[in-house]
Amino acid sequence: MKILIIEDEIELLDAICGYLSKENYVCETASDYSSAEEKLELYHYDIALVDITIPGGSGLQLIELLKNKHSDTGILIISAKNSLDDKINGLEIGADDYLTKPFHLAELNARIKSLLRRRRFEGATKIIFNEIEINPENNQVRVNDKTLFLTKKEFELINFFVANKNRMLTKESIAEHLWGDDIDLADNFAFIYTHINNLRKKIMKKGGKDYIKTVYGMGYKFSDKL
Amino acid sequence: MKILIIEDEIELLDAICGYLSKENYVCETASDYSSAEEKLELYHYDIALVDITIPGGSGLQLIELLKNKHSDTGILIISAKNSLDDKINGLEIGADDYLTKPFHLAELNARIKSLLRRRRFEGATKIIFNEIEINPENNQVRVNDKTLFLTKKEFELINFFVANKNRMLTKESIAEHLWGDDIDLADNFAFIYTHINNLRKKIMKKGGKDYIKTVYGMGYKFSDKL
DNA sequence: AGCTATCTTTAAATTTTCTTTAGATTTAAT
DNA sequence: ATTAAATCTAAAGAAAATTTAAAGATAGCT
Repeated sequence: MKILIIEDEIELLDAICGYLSKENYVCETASDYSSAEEKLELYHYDIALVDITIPGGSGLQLIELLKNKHSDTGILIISAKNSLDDKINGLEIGADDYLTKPFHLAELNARIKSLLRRRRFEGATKIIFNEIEINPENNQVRVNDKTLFLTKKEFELINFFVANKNRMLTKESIAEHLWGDDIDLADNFAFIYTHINNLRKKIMKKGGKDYIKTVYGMGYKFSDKL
Repeated sequence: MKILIIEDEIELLDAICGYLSKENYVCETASDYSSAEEKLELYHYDIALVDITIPGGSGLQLIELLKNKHSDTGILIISAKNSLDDKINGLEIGADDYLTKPFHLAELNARIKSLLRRRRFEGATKIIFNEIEINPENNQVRVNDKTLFLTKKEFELINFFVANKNRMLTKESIAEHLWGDDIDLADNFAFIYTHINNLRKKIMKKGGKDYIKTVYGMGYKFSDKL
């Protein structure tokens, strides 16, 4: 599950991102209007967390954009203003839910889950990539209908890959996603090699193809092409 | 058993909550329409105690919501009005029972018990999962026809597991179900470990298989597969 | 009050996962 | 073809999560 967090208070942004990453969501962030717009134009997200008041524009415009171009992305508004006007305005414009600051991260999580639950009844519940099937609800991955027993890191890894399929991911971005940005990126890619290796072995053991393509000198790409 | 109490008179709310907590129900409260709606949307309750007259909306709307989204939640109406009209209206809309203020807490308790009893007879009386047989009516669990003497928490645990069989349950959701959402989730999973351990021991002592599968780093799954 | 059940806390043992290490292999550049 | 750097791989060591048993606290009952 990919989530874009649009929020200008960096501390809050980091707190949300950290929490949701631990909950096994793939998070990306934007702290101003133009970078948020850019990301929304370029990529697809399952959920967008939108702070209404961000520098460079209004979150409401971003919601408009989402409604037009990515109607399947769930929208959750975050706002310091809890006036009725804003609430109505936010929901009228097409957001799916509304949360006023300050809030508990656990509540945010509950709302995301509830939103995903609602969405799932409409759309597909599972993420399917050829013979690989990911069920984010119960953290299960199946290959050719055989269950894969993955560790947490392996599960995060395959999620990150599938969420970014056909895109090259640098080792840096993988490391940042799995361990946060406080990790020593110097030359310690050994653990990535190891986890990739283990994941590949587990997938192939169940008869899956090796979709994890190595891009020499750069990173990896999860793809069925080429 | 989780109960949501929807009532705007804070004194009464506290009294009910205190009383029912002592009776070993897990209680949560809401004192206005929107917070009640929010909780009903986000969480699941076994019983909802609904005061018809609450600020911000009508209890009748909440009952409508419950009927649509959580048809298995028992509904008990509380109301100051004891006019025949209200009574008929409340029961017609789908509530299970009706109580007029003022009432004795003991009577409320009796009605809750009676409601739970009735609900159980409507559905399947016994829940059977392989050699495990749960009889919710008298809180009895049998394994291979041998009675298991479970404590309250153990009983709730196995019920929660069987109700969600083959699904992964996070430690967080288990904690929330057994202790309510005000529990300190920080690092106090010790009591879950202990209860799981005790339950496993009791089941296996009677010759039952260990259906409680641990999903390392995430939670548990009650399943006979794999 | 004192007894008994149950629940919670604690701490050590065990298991699983993560990280590190080092040698083998592959790749890209000369 | 040779070389250096990057990646793969397996295995060992370290860290983290879970299990387990037992002691301490709490609540209900007589």
